[in-house]
Amino acid sequence: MPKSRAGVGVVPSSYERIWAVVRRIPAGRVATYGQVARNAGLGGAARLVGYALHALPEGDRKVPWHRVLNAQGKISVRGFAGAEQIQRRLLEREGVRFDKRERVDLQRYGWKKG
DNA sequence: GAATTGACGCGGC
DNA sequence: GGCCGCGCCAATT
Repeated sequence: MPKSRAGVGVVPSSYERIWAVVRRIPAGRVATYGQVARNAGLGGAARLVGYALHALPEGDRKVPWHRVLNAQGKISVRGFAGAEQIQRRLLEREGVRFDKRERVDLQRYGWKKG
């Protein structure tokens, strides 16, 4: 099947691929944009991940976007500051702890294949 | 079709 | 440890 992407109605975009990776993130764990980008096969296109997540539908309950942080283990989210609070709360609810600087220990909560 | 932007990452200072 | 510049791919204007 060469370029026969006509299978399912196409591939709307690489977004779904990114979302698929984010969906694989287990609860209580967080992944960085770069990691998601790599797992999605986008290489170092970390920006795409953020762009794709921002394009998520409002009823995205299948995509734990709140488990995606930047390489600094911090919440980025632009546009809606309230999202930071929501994201942090969701993560804390899963057992992820934040330090005073609102940062997560990626070495401990970082998403690992195993 | 070109230029700009966008929830970033990494190396260097 | 923080700030600066360059690079990445895709979507939008």
